[in-house]
Formats: sequence, C-alpha cells, structure tokens
Amino acid sequence: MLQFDPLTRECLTGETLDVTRRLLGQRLVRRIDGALLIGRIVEAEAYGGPEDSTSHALRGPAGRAAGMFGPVGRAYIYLIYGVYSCLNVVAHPAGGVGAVLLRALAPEVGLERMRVLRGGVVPHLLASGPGRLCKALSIDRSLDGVDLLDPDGPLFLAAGVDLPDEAVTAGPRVGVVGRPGDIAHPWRLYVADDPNVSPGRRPKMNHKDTKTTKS
DNA sequence: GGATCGATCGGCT
DNA sequence: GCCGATCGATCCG
Repeated sequence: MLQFDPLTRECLTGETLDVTRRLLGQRLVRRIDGALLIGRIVEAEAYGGPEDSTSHALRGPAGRAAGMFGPVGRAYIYLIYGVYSCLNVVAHPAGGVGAVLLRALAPEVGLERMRVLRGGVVPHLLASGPGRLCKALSIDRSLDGVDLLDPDGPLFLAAGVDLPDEAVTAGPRVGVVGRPGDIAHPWRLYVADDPNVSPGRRPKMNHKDTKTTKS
C-alpha cells in the first residue's frame, strides 16, 4: 500500500495566487473501487472573492460557489455547459474567499483506467483541461465538498515535486468573462514545457471586442 | 493545424 | 429564458 504525504491546511491558507503556485507539482489522488488514479498538477488558475469579477464568488456566499467562502482544503466542484465537471481547491487567507481551478494533470498512476474513462486518447490528452481532468479521474459533483486533505478519502492532495520558478509560466485565465482588468490578470500558472498542459483555448476576441457592454 | 458549432444543465436575470 | 472557469466532431486549408 502506498503511503501519501497529504498537504496541510496551512499550505492552502494564504493568497490564492500563492497557493496556486504551491499546488503546481503536487499530486491529486483519486481512490476508486480500491484502485488509485494519480496525476501531478501542471496547470491551475486562481479565482478570488467578490472583488474578482471573473469569480463564481461574485454572487455571494448564498450562491452556487458557497464552498469558496468555506474552509480551506475542500473541493468545490461545479458543472459547466451542462456537460463537464470542474474541480477547484478552496484556498484563501484566513477568513477570506477564493479557490484554485485545477486545469491539467500529468498522469502518473492508473493510465489504463483513465484511458477507459476518457475514451482511448493519447496519454498527454487524458487530463489536459478542467473537464478532461475530471472525466479521467471520474470526478463529478457527488464529490463536491470533500476534504482534499484527508488521505483516506476518495479524493485528496498529496506532496509531489517542488518546481523551480523557471519552470513556471503565468498567463491570463482561460475562457473567463469579467472586467477587462480582471480578465487580464496573469493568474493561470502552468509548467511551460509539459505536454499535458491544456491548449488554453479561449473565445475568439480581437482587441476591439474588449468592451463589456453588449449590444 | 486552426476555426466553428452543438451538446445539455443549473443558477441566475 | 439566457448563458457559462468546456470538449470533441467536423470542416477547411
């Protein structure tokens, strides 16, 4: 039986962007039917509280993102486009609001099972996007709110490798809508040379289109 | 390789 | 009703 070094609550307590940086290189472990599916985090995005106009927390603690206001280290999982699940790690300063969207993993353990779940794609596409990641690890909203610091649970974070700053690149977050200043924040962090990083697809937008008012 | 488009659900306006 | 923190099939070059 493998031993895991779970992440600590203080590791996830702090400015959400700092926690995002810390999460790169760490492992996400899924326990399912006695099997283990494991990947190293290679891409993630920081989302803040109501002051971040791109954040689900915008609607306040009674909204769908209530989990972002709650204790650090829990999972916040939502359904996007009625089709795909997305996994966030709740992370913020004490008494704050925020979460980290996990966008891509480098699969390490359980590749066969992941391929079945994903439908036979090549390894570097297994978890190269937030929806793909959840599908590869069989994550959906039934896991919303689970404690990601519990190494006996169905889904948790474990220590991986520490990455040097040179390996980490920052860029604008993918697919978000909000105030131009917030959209421009380079709060997507990823391992530059890793083939598992998502394409970073984004709605087509030319620079004249940046006004937020519609028609 | 890159652009376009439909799928499909929940929580808002 | 509307529209997303997306993906993959399909079409074009």
